[in-house]
Parts: sequence; C-alpha cells; structure tokens
Amino acid sequence: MPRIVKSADDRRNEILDGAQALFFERGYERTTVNDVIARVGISKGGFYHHFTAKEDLLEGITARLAQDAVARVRDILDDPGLSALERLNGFMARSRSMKLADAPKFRAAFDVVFRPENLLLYHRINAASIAVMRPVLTRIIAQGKAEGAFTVPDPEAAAEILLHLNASTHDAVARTIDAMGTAGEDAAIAALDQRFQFQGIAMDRILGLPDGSLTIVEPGFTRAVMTARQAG
Amino acid sequence: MPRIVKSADDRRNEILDGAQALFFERGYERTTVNDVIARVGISKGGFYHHFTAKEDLLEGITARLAQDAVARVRDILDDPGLSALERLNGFMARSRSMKLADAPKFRAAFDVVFRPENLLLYHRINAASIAVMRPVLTRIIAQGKAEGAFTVPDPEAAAEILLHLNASTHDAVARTIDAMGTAGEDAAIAALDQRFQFQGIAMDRILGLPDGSLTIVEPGFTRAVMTARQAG
DNA sequence: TGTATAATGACCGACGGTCGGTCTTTCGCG
DNA sequence: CGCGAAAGACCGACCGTCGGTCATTATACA
Repeated sequence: MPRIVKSADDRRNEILDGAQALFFERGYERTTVNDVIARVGISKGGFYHHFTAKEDLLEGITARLAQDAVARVRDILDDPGLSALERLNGFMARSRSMKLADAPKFRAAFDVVFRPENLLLYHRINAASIAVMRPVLTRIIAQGKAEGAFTVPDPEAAAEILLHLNASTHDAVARTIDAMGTAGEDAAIAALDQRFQFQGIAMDRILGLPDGSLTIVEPGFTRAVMTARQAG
Repeated sequence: MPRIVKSADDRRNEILDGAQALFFERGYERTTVNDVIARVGISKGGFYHHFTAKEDLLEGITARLAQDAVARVRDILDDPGLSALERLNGFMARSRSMKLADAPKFRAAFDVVFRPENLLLYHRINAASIAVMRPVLTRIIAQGKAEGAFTVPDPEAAAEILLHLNASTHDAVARTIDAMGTAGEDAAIAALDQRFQFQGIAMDRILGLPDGSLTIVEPGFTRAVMTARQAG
C-alpha cells in the first residue's frame, strides 16, 4: 500500500466523513473500525494515530454536526434588531429550511438513526446538539425575559428543557417511519404533524407565551421531509 | 460442576437479578456475560438458553423495573375518588416516598447510571419507564381534560412530553453528582432542587395549570436522596 | 544559499486478547 | 424415555496495540 501523507486536520476530517457516512448507513454498532479504514483508505495504525478509540468517532461526528448547525444560524443569533421571539422563530425557520434543502439526505439518515438498535447514536447526536445550542438558546431566553416577553425563572434551565423536548418525539417519528409505504402512511404523517404542533404549544407555554407564538412546523413540512427520497 | 435445575421463570429472574446488580455497579458495557454467569452461578449455555443475547438483559431488566414501579402506584391510579390533579400529585408523591425508602440504593445506582459511558443504560431505563407509564399518564390527563382542569389538545402526546421531561434533568443530575464531596456540594444540590421546581412549573404549564399546581419535589427531598449513603 | 542531518509525526499492518455467541453433550425430572 | 435445562469447550468478530517505516520540516554547517 502506498503511503499518502496529509495534514492531521485533513485526515481527521476525512476519517470523520467516512465514519459519518457509514454510521448513517448502517448505524454505529454495525460499523467496524475496519469498515471505516477501508472506506477512507487508511491503515489501522493510521486510524488510531488520530483517534484513541472507536467511541471517539461518535464524539467527533456529533460535535461537528452540531457546530455546523449552529454556524448556519449565526447571523440570526447575532442580528441586533430582533426581539427574542423573532429570533427564536427565525432560528427555527432557518433550521427547517436547512432540513428541506437536504431533505433526501436527512430522510435517509432518519431511516437508520431512528431504528431501535441505534438509540445510542440518536441520543449522542441529540446530546451534542444540546451542548452546542444550550448557551445560544439561553441567551435568547434571557433576552426575552429581559424584554418582559418570556416568563421563566431560569433561562438556562428553560433552554435545557426546550431542547430536550425534541427527544420526546423520537418514538412518534420512529412510528411514522415504520408506517411509511403502508396504508396508514398519510394518517401517520398527519399524526406526527399534530405532534409537532403540540410540541410548539408546549414550548410556548413553558416560556409563558400565548399558544401559537412559536412555529415548529409549517404546513406541509412534515410530509415534505418524510416523503423525501434519496437520489440515486 | 453439579447441575442445578430450576424452573425457567425462577432462573430467568435470578439471571436478571444478577445482571441488574452488576449493571448498577459497573454499567452495561463494562459487564460481560461471563461476569453475569459467574455471579449467578450458571454456565454459558444455561444463560443463552434463557436469553438470546446480552442485549436482552437490558430489555428484561428495564421492563421489570418499570413494571415494578407502576405496580407500586396501582392503587392511586385506580382510586375512583380522585380528581386528575390529585391523582397526578398522589402518583408523584408515592414515587418520591419509594425513592426515599430506598434512597441509598437509588443513590448508589445513580453514581453509575449517570456516568457518560452509561448513557445507553440511562436511556433504556427511561424508555422502558415511558413505555409503561405512557398509557397510565394518558388516562390521568384524559380525565383532567374531561374535568376541564387540564387544557391540552392530545392527552397521549402530553403524556409523552411530560414523561420525557425527566430526561432533561440528566445533565443537571450528573453535574450534581460530580459536585458531591466538593466545596460546591451545597450549591449544586440547591441548584438541582431549583431545576426540579422549574420542571414542575413546566409540567403545570404544559397541562394548562397554574404554576405550582404540581409538586415534583418537597423541601429537602433532593438533598435527602443525593446525600444518602449505601450501608455496608 | 545549498545540502546533509536530525527530529517530528503521519502511517503501516500483523498480532493479541477480549468477549459475545454457538454447538455438542450430558443430566435430571416427570 | 422424551424433553427441556444446563454444562463448558470452542469459535470468530472486532477493538486496540506495538514495533517499526516513510515523508516532511527544521536546523546546522559549509
């Protein structure tokens, strides 16, 4: 095997790319380190030069995903002209459009990530996202509290709770994925959409806002994402 | 080795007992099947006669824990004289007293279950608990909605969300555990207690109740559980 | 300035050891 | 005697290690 040398950062990212693709194809447990190094075109030793354990891949991938996600909403977070409510809604709207733009990719990943045997992968992604988003959301909520718009005792705790609400839809999403392609598909999508609506109301209420202040999903969003198909 | 034959149910429970003890001592990943069979005093073949995989132990243990928990509140759930709010508060009060009664055991298990490497164990326990509690809580919320006391669009979704709120305290509990025995211990316990209070308010609001309607923790509960020490 | 030399660290791949799971055989109970 | 429970030797997949190699960069010296 010819030896190809690259900068540590480049190589590390290549490995993360390969591992991420495999994890979203087969899940974490069913992907072996040998799978990863075969895909990247690297040796066992090379791999362990950059990572101390297979587990590190999870850490690296989820951190990267979360940081990418927050980078894409940075301008909304930093816009000084927005009220807290506008910022929050703008943040969620942007997140939706990111998902829609890559809907087929997300959809394909969902198929794997929401399988029961990949519960760990799901929760790691969630935890990394929360870790990155918590300070961000805390600032927004603190702003809203200062404006007198939100009514919460502790912005940080509120942020943590709101972010964790996402995970409460895990089972509902999994059920909908299972129903895709069956006779109950339409009903399942409608039910999931309802579920998301309620999620928005729950968030409103936790922040002390009138029902309907926050928009989690727009009409058609749930169906669009759930029915998206991977090209090729 | 002398061969000891027992009924399948008895043996199965013995294995679950042994595995549960080990999981709460060392965590899931760090417990091997050989550890389990050594503790129970059984052979490899015997083990795989009762369980098809190590993973099955998680399933079995968490299901048993969840069912035990719900059995201990059955009378409150079935009491026809209670309003939904009384039932919910009674249910939570009972849960607290169960925890207090076995505080040292719970506390010792927390030390392990809240370690980052045992995230899967934590979430499996949580998921099993949710699976068992969801129908139960759904009925209570439906009752409250019928009484006009709770204001929610969908009792089942509300139940799912409320149950998932527990998981949102994972990090806060983990931080408190880390702070135990340090100078910040008192502050950490106080902060966690505040966090639980807010959790209660969040639940109130999701159900459309006035703040303070539900009692998640009584004064001193958090400290009592967190400072409990295992005998021996 | 050009070149030998040293140091760095990316990379290699055979190998070891652990651990989940299987298979054949044996035992005990009804 | 038949059937399920139990025993334990065995298997093989995988993670991680280890001694060593090769490309690249820094340094010293002519």
